[in-house]
Amino acid sequence: MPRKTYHHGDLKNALIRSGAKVLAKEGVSGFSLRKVAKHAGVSHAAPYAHFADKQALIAAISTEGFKRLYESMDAAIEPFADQPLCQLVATAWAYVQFALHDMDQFKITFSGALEREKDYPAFVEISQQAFRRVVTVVEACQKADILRAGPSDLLAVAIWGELHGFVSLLTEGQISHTVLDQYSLQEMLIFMLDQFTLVRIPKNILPKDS
Amino acid sequence: MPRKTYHHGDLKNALIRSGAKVLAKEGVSGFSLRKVAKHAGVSHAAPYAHFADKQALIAAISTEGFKRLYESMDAAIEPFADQPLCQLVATAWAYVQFALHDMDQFKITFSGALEREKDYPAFVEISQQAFRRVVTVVEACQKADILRAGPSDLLAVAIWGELHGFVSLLTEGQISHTVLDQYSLQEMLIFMLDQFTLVRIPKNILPKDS
DNA sequence: GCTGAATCTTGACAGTGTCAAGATTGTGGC
DNA sequence: GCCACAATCTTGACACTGTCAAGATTCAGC
Repeated sequence: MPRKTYHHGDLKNALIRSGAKVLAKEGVSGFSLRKVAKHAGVSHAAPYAHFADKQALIAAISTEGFKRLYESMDAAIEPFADQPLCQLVATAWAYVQFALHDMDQFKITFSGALEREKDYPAFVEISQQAFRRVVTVVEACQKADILRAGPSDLLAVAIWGELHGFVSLLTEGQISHTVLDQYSLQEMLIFMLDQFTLVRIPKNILPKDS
Repeated sequence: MPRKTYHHGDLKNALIRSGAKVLAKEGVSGFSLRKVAKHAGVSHAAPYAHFADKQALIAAISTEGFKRLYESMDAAIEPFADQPLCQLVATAWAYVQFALHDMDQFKITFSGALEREKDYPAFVEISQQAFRRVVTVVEACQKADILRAGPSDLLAVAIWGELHGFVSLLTEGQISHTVLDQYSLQEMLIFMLDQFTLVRIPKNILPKDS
């Protein structure tokens, strides 16, 4: 179905959306600008009015994903001022929820599809912002004797990396059935976080359903 | 320089080596079968005698990387029979050393360049073998009350993920100078592992130099 | 309503993955 | 030693890709 107007109107964002779909369906190796352009209903060179090259579009898609992740982490923390442990658990829960519910976007964002990240300031900015958010929570927990003293950035990346490994195992179906039958997602997550905390995390700190 | 013989003799392994070099130099997006073939001194379609397609060559390169990682982890564990804590630290140290010294291969192996991993049994086999090796060490530590009780595969992926995040931070130069000036690599690693262990890890458990 | 800028299309080019056909060489059986 | 067959490698072709240049169309400010 050809467009009515010569100008698209919102092609930039349409390309980001179409690009995310193509990337999710075809994978990084099957991803092409021409497919994205066709999916958005424009000619094959139209994207060059909005993106310098293919990597720039991938950067925009990844940046969008990181922004959504940051916002959901931020929203999860917000209700728990002065409750560092709740903040920690809520942040982790938001991360896991994002990975499981927005799985395509999550995979794209962390797939390594974006190369030379440093060339894309918006991506660097939002990724550092998200990381700093975790560092802040970690430092609050350290002050409250919930996490051990020590370099907060190391501790933050430890927790982040742990969660990332966890959701990778989950989404690839690599967790043994004996574990899956015995524990809920919430219980597994609390087990993961409980490794770090100096106090034991209450089992009912998370809502039963997602 | 053209070869003397029509047959190469060991083209398959030569392509794996050339491929790793091209992948390290050009990145995933700049990686092409034709460049690899040229680098190995053969015609552009010669690789198809040894690999079904581009992904199959990438799979072979990634598999080779995982094999090297597994072997160095295995060699690190070997001297410490019945010393679970030493095994844990040595495994982690081997992982970090591999990431820092064999950086190109490490990046390729974990870059996500290989898609649909499940289609490549050799890769699945060696990656699971490496993971099971960590699980074994974790279970030994649990028996010795060095790590908490609980699902050993979750604990293994927690530690693996933590280490992965750690080396990512290291190789991207994202660790603050205040931390870098204050702690050695060994001390940072022990800090990371110390989060998980029920006993404090002796500072001198690792050799001073790499 | 005129003009320059923004947006989009068309056409072209070198590079790409992949396959088919053919050339060259190794290998097992006699 | 020789023959047939399989393995290996080259050449040539095809559709598809990223990217750029030139032109068409529309928008925005005066």
